[in-house]
Amino acid sequence: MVRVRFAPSPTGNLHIGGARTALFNWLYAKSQGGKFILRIEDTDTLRSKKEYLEEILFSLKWLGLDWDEIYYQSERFNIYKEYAEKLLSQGKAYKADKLTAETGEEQVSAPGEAHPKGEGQAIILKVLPGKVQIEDMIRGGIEFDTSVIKDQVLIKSDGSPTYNFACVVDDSLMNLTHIIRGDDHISNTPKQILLYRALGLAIPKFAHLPLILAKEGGRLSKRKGATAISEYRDMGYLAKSLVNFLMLLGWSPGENREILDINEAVKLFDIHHINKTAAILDMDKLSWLNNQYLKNEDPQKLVDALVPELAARNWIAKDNFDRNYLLSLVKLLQARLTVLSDFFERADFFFLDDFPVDPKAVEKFLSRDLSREFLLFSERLEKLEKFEVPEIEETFRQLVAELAIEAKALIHPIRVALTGKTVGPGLFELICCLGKIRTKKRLAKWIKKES
RNA sequence: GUCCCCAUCGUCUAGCCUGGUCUAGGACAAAAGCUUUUCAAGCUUUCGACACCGGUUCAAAUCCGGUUGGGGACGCCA
Repeated sequence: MVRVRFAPSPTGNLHIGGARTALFNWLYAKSQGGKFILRIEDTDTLRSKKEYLEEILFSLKWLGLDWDEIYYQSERFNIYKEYAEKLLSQGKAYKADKLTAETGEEQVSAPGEAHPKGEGQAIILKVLPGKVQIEDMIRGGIEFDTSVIKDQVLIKSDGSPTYNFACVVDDSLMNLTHIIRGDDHISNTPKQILLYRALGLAIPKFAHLPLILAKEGGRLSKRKGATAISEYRDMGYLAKSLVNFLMLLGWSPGENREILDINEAVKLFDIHHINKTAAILDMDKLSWLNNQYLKNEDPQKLVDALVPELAARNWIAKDNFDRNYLLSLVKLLQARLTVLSDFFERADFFFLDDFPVDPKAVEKFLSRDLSREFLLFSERLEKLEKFEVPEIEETFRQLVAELAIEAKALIHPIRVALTGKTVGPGLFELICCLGKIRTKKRLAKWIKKES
């Protein structure tokens, strides 16, 4: 049975690279009918934070990457110690003072000299000369000479295990069959294989994923754009577009497919078809994907997602709002949104009477006096018994025909008067949603009173 | 510096393993057009790549070597 894991360290939020690693592990597990295990690498007690842990778990769930088992390394220190002691007793490892190791000097501490408070001796693996071969599922054979590998610290002087050691002990104890992780771990792999050998443990299969690079080149970092999954969530990207986007980084479902959900991906996923080349994050494509999903998303769900923020802005009352109204707005705008949060600036006039007005738009379309036209249109709208799109449009078309002017000569000014913007949904849909009263009120502002 | 990895349009990629079907396919972006009431969406079209040099072969994007370029790792961090 295939068992894979994602092993984040709670010293930061879940970032793009980690999420993609988790996704590929998850896809591999599901496609093989195996298990996806989560292991929290919280051995660095100083840097590990509970908020990070919570954020990571939340983000994984949000992306739909559920796990079958979860472990915490901080609860397993005694196990690592035990394995290290075993190597010690077999003469494969030795003890050393921190100072000794750092200075590289043989033995300077005088007999009986006390170690720093709370500090014991580290346990270190002897690295013997030789070769290490890796058979990587993605890259093929990789060979290292152990001369480039220093003796490996297993247990630090404070008693905590090092990353590589805890990793090997756990990967083995948790019966992991495949280790799928980022390229940046390639140089850890020979070190870990040495540990498997020393401990006499079975070596799992390895697959090293290509890294995700920043647009400017080099590693993704805070300075080079958003890295945390939470940032994308906050920006209004949907989990499914992020998942879709991430799976396309280094892997292709074939047949020129671009849009597919995680369940389809499970069916098509083949780890051998992951490519070796590092990929650069293309925000434009993410945005395109998000728009694709947004316009096909169930409007009811989008309303649900919008309500908290709308309430926070005081645009609606939290417990008492017109859901159907919101629904009609969502339907009107969803195909025009890159991220869900675009809704707020595009729909502000639907909620506020004192909405922001683009001065350039006014300059361009409302500098001429349109009192007569606005008044006529307003009066005719008033008379409409059925205030629906076809009737509104009919009314409007009739008016411009009578006035012998082009439709757009009036459409644009009216849009600006009603929304404060030059861009937006079709005018008649917009008027319909806005309602008779508000439409008239906003037109009236631009009608000069004859005295 | 040492070691390791990688190399197809600006970007993500298909093809590469199993040479010929590749005058290299798709998507994003860009440009143009259609539609039209602006924007978005949609549809159509255009632009655009096998890093370089050598070798193997009747034949190389595909196999081999080198060069260059990019990336990663060298912690008692993970």
